[in-house]
Amino acid sequence: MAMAQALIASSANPEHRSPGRPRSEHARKNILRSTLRLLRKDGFVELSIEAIAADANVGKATVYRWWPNKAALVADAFLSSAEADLRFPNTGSVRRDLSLQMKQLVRVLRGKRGRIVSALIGGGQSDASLIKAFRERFMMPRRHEAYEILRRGISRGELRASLDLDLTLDALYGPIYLRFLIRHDALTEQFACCLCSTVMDGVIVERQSTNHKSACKVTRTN
Amino acid sequence: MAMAQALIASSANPEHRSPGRPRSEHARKNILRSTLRLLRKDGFVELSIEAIAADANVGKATVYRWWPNKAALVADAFLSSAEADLRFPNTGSVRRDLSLQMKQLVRVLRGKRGRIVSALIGGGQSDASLIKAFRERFMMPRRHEAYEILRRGISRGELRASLDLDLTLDALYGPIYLRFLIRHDALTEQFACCLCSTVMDGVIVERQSTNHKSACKVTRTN
DNA sequence: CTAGATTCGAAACGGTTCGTATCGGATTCA
DNA sequence: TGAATCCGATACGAACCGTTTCGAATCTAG
Repeated sequence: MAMAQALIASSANPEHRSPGRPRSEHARKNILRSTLRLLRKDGFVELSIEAIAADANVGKATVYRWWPNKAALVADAFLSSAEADLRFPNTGSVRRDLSLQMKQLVRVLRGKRGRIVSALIGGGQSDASLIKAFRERFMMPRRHEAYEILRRGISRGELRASLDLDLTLDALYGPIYLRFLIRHDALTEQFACCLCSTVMDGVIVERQSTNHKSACKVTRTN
Repeated sequence: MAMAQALIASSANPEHRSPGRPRSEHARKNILRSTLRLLRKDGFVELSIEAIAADANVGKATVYRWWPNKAALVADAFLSSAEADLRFPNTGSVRRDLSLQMKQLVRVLRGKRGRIVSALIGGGQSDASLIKAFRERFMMPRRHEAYEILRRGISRGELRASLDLDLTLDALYGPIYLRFLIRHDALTEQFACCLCSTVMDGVIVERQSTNHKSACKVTRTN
């Protein structure tokens, strides 16, 4: 990546031009777009440079001029892709703020973007650069918003000051990703809502909750 | 899979022999073993039938006689693989029972078996038969043990009777799998322990816990 | 024992894809 | 104008896929 960026800097930056024909930004954008399209359609395993080059109407050598291999191209395509705005309103209730964000995550994962995320995490088990791209571009932006929500909750006295924020976020978001990747059970906004409540309130009986009557009463036997 | 099993039945079952040379159980076992070995070493993406056949000292045609493609072979190898005994002692405390099981899951995922699980889930984003094998062979056996723990907790009055058991298990185990697959943070037994406590006790302030002083006081700012 | 059926591993086959090289044309700059 | 670099198209050798062929091996039935 660092090398690809250095190459971009040396050829696309007007102040540091190499002495020949400049690289085509048009070709680059086509390649990135085709990569995401085919990644979504075929997944990482079946994705091929040949197909990307054909879809983007470029030569294979052009692809290899910019990126050393498939994983690097996919990671760059993902890092370059647009991400919807992640800001959420401050409703004044951490419970409601988190619930909103978690529900939005479910919606995203269930859509087109979700198929790319799945391919990225799947391929990321073989190539760490893909997982890194996922963290940087998808996970951490969401997580930073959620940190703000948690901190507001702590300063408003809603949440315990001693909370491990990372662990708390894992507890809130981990199950959503689990259902998304493993598909052992339905991934719905209702699930996100109930999950939020359950993690907020805990599961043990000494809990004396008076104003958060859980709507999650369904007990299923597998 | 059903086809492969039908083939096995017709050639290895002494009562229903096809009229010629029997298939070699020795070759089959070698193939399954090589598959797991190479899957652990190279991951699903890089795994090749050529390499498996060479490692197992069999012909490629032998591999294709038993299994239609790579994914089917990997799924079968995983389903056929030994799994350590999953029984846990009933300590009388659901908190301790769950904590023990969660810590054991962390240990397994951090070991050799974990690398296979990672490859399986990764490949499973492309081919659903791998995810299915993972659920059947790894996830559900653990989950069924955990259901027992939860039910004991409910009948002992430790846990709320209205709990959604599936959601609760997702909350307990989802974060472990998340850290395992995404690697955004450390996956330790201490994490499993604190996670268990946090999910048990909840995160909101009205929690009046007297005898479960959380050992999870570390608040990290990212 | 022989004949027929099935499986074995080795080898070969045509096709696809990888990563690289070559080429003529295109695009820059000095 | 010449040099340098990039473009897409094409070709190349290697690796692998999934399939086929072959002689040998292993079974059963007559």
